Amino acid sequence: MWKYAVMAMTKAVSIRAMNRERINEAVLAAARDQIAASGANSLSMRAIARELGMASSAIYRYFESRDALLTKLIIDSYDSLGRAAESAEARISRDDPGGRFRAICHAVRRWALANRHEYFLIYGTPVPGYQAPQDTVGPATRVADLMIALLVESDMARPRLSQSVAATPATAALHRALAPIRAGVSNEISDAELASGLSVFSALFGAVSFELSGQLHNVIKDGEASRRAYFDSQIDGWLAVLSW
Amino acid sequence: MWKYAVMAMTKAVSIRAMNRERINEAVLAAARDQIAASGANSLSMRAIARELGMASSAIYRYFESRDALLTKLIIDSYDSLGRAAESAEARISRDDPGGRFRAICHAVRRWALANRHEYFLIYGTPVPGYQAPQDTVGPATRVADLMIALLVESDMARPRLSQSVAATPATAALHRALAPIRAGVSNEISDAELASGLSVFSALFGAVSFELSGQLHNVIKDGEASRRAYFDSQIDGWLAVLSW
DNA sequence: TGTACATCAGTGAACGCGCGTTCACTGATGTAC
DNA sequence: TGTACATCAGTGAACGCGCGTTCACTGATGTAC
Repeated sequence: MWKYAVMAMTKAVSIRAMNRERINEAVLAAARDQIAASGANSLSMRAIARELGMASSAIYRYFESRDALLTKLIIDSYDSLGRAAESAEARISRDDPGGRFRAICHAVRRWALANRHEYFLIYGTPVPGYQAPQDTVGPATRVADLMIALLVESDMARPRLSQSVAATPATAALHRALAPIRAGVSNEISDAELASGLSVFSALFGAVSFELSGQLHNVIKDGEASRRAYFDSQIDGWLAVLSW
Repeated sequence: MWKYAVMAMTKAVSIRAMNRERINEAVLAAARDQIAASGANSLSMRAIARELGMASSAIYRYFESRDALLTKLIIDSYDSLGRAAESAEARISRDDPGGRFRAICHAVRRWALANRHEYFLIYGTPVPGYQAPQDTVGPATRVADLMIALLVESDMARPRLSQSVAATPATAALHRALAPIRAGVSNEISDAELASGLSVFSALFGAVSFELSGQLHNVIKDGEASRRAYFDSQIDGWLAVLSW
């Protein structure tokens, strides 16, 4: 009985499996193209099928429904952003937390500029009626996890600065509010530090969203040079808040 | 010839004009209800007509197109948010800039929570293909104008703090980047102050967007008490950046 | 004040379009023995 | 190795829906004289 070995071999080369894989990718690629061209809410199963030259019903062999496809795309976008941030951060010397933070910020911005619609897919207006399933939470927190690791690590490496925001005593209400995230974060980090870390995190996405949605029009000069200079000055501010 | 007087009088009571006004309001109200229920991109002319018991074509006597209606709704939303912020700010003693800033922040958050979908209409994912016309820029800057006024006013009232972010010298690139907004802001405000004011401004909207789009799930405890405590701690951070 | 005409709000049918999803089906690939 | 059966990818027609916008029209309101 070399049953298992044969099964495994067969599967590994199976024409069906290979085609399936290839076409699955093609569906996703077409979907991403569509999102890049006109945003997530005009994503259409029929348009994807048209693009691939298939019957519109064929897509349903690959994704159970439009929502299932959307979920996969959301997960992929979070992963793509997470990967970009991680690899940018990894390139910086471990003992330069400020530099690592900068790298993350720039990676997020760069990725967002290069993938506007994917960015809005994950950080834009929630799609009404769409409830993100559990599978999205892991990929969704990759950037946050990076930041938290950085916060913890650099906190342990340096003496507490007494005049920094981090040392401000937190209210009991804030302490309670932080309970959920606290579950995954070392107690070395004070409530105030954790809260301001989070706040900086949301400020980063606020800044990127502002730029991408045109709120800087007539405010900051158009063009990458100016936009980047302003973004850099924002990073300086965040670094100061974190007292790195 | 009392022609003009008569025309004016007639117009003032004109049944047609009154009806027109009433129905115009009804169309807008129905549109806002629809947005509140399911967001801006499912706003439909036909659904509004249905709601009002009119023929679907009748709406076109009031708004030239869906885009025109959307524009009006966007303007109204900006105005509604602006009014909320202004009146909250006006209630605080003039010589308490920190309090005035707090009031603005809370007003923005309160308005956004009470009008989620309207908030996303103006600060959410840009509608692809929709180009905001010139009429939206005035209302769009009401909150920003308040903040800038506050920045200018409180800057003039106090000595420059040397160790604050505000005193960090700005790069030439940042100076150039700020040119557009500079046109409307006193030179008393340094580049660094202006940039960090702006940054705080976008952080405010980042924080509100994060809360509204559920990014705080499993991070900050659900419920107004906790959410508000966290928001308050964020305001503290922003105030520190502005050194108020 | 009364009459003739102009303006305007609202109707209902139609155009032309796109969508998600289901279903019975064919023909190719894979599996068991 | 060859045969019988099971699985699966893809088809094309159909269901039932909703949308924005146009158009010729009717009847009410407003205006000029």
